[in-house]
Amino acid sequence: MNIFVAKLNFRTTSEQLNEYFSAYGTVTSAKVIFDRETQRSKGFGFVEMPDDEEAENAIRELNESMMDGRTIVVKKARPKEER
DNA sequence: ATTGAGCGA
Repeated sequence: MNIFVAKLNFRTTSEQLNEYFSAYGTVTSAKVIFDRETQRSKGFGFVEMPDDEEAENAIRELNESMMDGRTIVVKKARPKEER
């Protein structure tokens, strides 16, 4: 399951996202999106979890939770079926 | 040097 994570602290990195979500299940991929030009964080990222129940549990537990001093937003990534 | 809704190299 792909997970969308937003409102991250600009200093938060992909590895921080990985360990943060790993506490609630297996994380196969985690990355913060950085700007192509400035190499600065865009403040959001994506996490991939193979186990759906762990993923949904992580979303509910980590959504609007405090990470690195900021309240983050965690939700399912955009379904390729929609949009 | 900066910002803060939104979906990615």
